Amino acid sequence: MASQRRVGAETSKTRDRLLDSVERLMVKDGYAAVTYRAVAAKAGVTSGLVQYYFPALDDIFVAAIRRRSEQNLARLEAALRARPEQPLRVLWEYSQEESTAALTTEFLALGNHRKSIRAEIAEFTDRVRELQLDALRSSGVKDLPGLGDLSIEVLLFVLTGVPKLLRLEEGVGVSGSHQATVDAFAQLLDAAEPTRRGSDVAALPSRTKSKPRRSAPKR
Amino acid sequence: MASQRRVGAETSKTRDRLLDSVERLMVKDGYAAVTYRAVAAKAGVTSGLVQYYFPALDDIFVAAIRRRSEQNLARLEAALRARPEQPLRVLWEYSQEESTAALTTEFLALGNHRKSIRAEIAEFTDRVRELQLDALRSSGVKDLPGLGDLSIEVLLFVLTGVPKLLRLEEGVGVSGSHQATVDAFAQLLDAAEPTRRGSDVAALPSRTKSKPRRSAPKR
DNA sequence: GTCTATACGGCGATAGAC
DNA sequence: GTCTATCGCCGTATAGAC
Repeated sequence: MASQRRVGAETSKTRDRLLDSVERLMVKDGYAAVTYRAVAAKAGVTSGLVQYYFPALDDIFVAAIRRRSEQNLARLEAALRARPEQPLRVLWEYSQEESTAALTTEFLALGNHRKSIRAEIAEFTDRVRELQLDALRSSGVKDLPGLGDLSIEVLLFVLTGVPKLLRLEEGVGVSGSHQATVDAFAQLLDAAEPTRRGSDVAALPSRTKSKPRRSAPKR
Repeated sequence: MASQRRVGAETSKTRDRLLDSVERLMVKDGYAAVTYRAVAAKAGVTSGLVQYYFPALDDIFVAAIRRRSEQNLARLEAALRARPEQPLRVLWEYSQEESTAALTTEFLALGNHRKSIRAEIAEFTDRVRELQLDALRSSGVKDLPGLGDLSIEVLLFVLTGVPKLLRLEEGVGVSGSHQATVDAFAQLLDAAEPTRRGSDVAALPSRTKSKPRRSAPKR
């Protein structure tokens, strides 16, 4: 099935530089722009060398998503450790950043039909979800006041899902109802986990930035 | 820029059959599997003929998303008209079906880097959102009891966003917290818009099907 | 208006030379 | 570790037949 060719070591510095090029290509032009020749050109090597480290294109994507996933997981753990008194806010912000990279959408799309990438995403997502669930449970959070009587599990899904969806839609130019949604969750978070300076911490940093509205526009 | 070649009529039956093949290819193997040669083979014609109707690959995707979007919009309008007393339930179910096709994820991914497809998605999504917003407003719905004090706009975003996210994650094999989330929303909908037979109407029809639980598992 | 035949350069992937 | 040569498939363009 798979060929028996020699493969470059995972510790190689060249390999790491190649993965940097891969990420930049994916963010800028999508995963379809990741070709051996393009990666090679961007990193200043020949395409044969890229194939030495990644025998098939799938190997490039799996390596890229794994590296990025581990970074994300470490970032989440650090944030939870640094602000144990604000788990809800940490999860909200993490979910924004996680999907901001634009890489996430690309990986999602890739995972839709490539088994090897599906497996990576599934494993990482479930691990993150468990970690988040543990954080909420051990922090003693019972619910998000104002969001209703949702269980911790459902609260987590909504709290991390909403920012992901906002990013996904932004990626394709959809912005309807976004500002109202961001404002609403900022208010909920302010009420649940007060900060000195109010809602600005939870505001979306990018496109959705406009003069804040407190509620839906009057049509 | 674009070539001056002649292009087949949009009313052609052949064109429609080609788009059917395109959809089947996208669902089964992803948009990357949509090649002139593959579409032609599936429809039993020559690849030159596919090019006659769709001079560039982008034209295939734009035509496919437009056709599907119009069908979705019509389906939403019909459902809202048929069950004006249950707008929340209609929107929940519609959002499940809309993204079920697996086509949606493919289009999302395509839209991330192709301008022409971005435009199609953005326009259609905003139109659907406005239609849904109008439906909620004119139905007199003020909120979803149990979900808290969200404005209509935010309620809509969550109510339609959650099932979309569930489908997206299913597509890559993630299922953590899904059943609990489905159950929770089923309960909310039951309370807001009672039916004769309870929550089964809102249950996810596919993979997430398992013995129903009323709340999160005890770990 | 429909459809076919053919050609070109770029691609992923393989095998193997330096 | 690195690079070349090669193969078959790809999007696209063109010229022309019914």
